[in-house]
Amino acid sequence: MKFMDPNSDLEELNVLRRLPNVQLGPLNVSAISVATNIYRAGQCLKLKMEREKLSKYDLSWTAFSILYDLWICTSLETRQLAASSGITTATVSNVIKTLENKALCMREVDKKDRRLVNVTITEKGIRIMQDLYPDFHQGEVEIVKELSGEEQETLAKLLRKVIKGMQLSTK
Amino acid sequence: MKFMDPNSDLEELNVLRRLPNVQLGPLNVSAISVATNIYRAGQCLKLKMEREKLSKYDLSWTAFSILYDLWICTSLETRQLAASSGITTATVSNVIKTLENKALCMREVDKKDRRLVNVTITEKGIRIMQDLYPDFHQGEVEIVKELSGEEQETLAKLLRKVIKGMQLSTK
DNA sequence: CACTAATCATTATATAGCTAATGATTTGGA
DNA sequence: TCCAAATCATTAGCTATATAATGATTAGTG
Repeated sequence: MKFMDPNSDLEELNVLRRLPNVQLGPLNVSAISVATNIYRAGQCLKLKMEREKLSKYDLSWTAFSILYDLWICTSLETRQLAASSGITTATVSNVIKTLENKALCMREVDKKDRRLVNVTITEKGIRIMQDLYPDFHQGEVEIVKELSGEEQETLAKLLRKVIKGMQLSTK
Repeated sequence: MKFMDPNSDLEELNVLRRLPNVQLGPLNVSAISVATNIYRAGQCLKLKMEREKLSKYDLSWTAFSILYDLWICTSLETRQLAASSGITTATVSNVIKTLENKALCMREVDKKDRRLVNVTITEKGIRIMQDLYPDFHQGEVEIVKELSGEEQETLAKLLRKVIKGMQLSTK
């Protein structure tokens, strides 16, 4: 898979130049820019991490996200894992099944509320995260290397604002 | 699917608080914040648009992206569509097949280089985009409604910087 | 012309993830 | 106490997408 040629007709600024030709009403250009780049950035990040950091452990982005959550919290319920990763509980069931087959986590029915399933990271899962995380974090550092410390904080703050706005409107 | 409870143990700030307990070396906290929120923002955006704007036209996010590109440029090669959306040419083939079945676009082998396939939007495809786009753009405006004009431009600028950095490191 | 290497689209196959349906369990009245 | 409604995980079936293999075509070289 190749990324877009920076001189392509589909590069953001060229698209913005063509949009008025096909569209009638007034446009909020910076809103278009934000939307376009938010999704592209997310896809690039996922792709970069899967290629450079996760493939050698045979983990998908989603599987890593869930294992990461378990590493942080040791044990979590299915619905919590789903809410954190923005996927359905059905998808969590599948991913957990795969992780369980690799002995990276295990599931256990809650004793008080037998509808709940608690998922716990195994020793092997913890070892893998300890082995993997420094390299993964290095990837996080790489993607912001062009930004100053202040710019990094600004970017994170603005993204939180956007996310909060979307979550309110979607609920 | 539900979003995460803002008071969850997995909420960003709580995770950052727990990370030092499981990790050894020093961490770049703002890099973690940027990475976490870039992906979440992208997923929220996709989800919001599919639910609120695209489902009534029975278009997936990817299918919309491709139709949008065709709307802007009228006609494009398979590989260009792939590069723009960050997917493989094989995936484009499938999506185009679906769009062609709905008569929203048509494909044609290039006359000069018979390896290439040119995909062209149909009249019906153009009508759908003209019908859909104002509402889609309204969604783009909604997601930045909490941001000032200046903040919107800053966010777009910082995202472009991050994307450019990732594309260089991935090539 | 002929041969090779590169490029491209397609197909086959597998996985991730979704929605909807199901079954198990708990909760909250009546 | 008992029944209805709500909650939760899982399963089934589907779509989107990825990778790898294949076949077709072109470009380059001699």
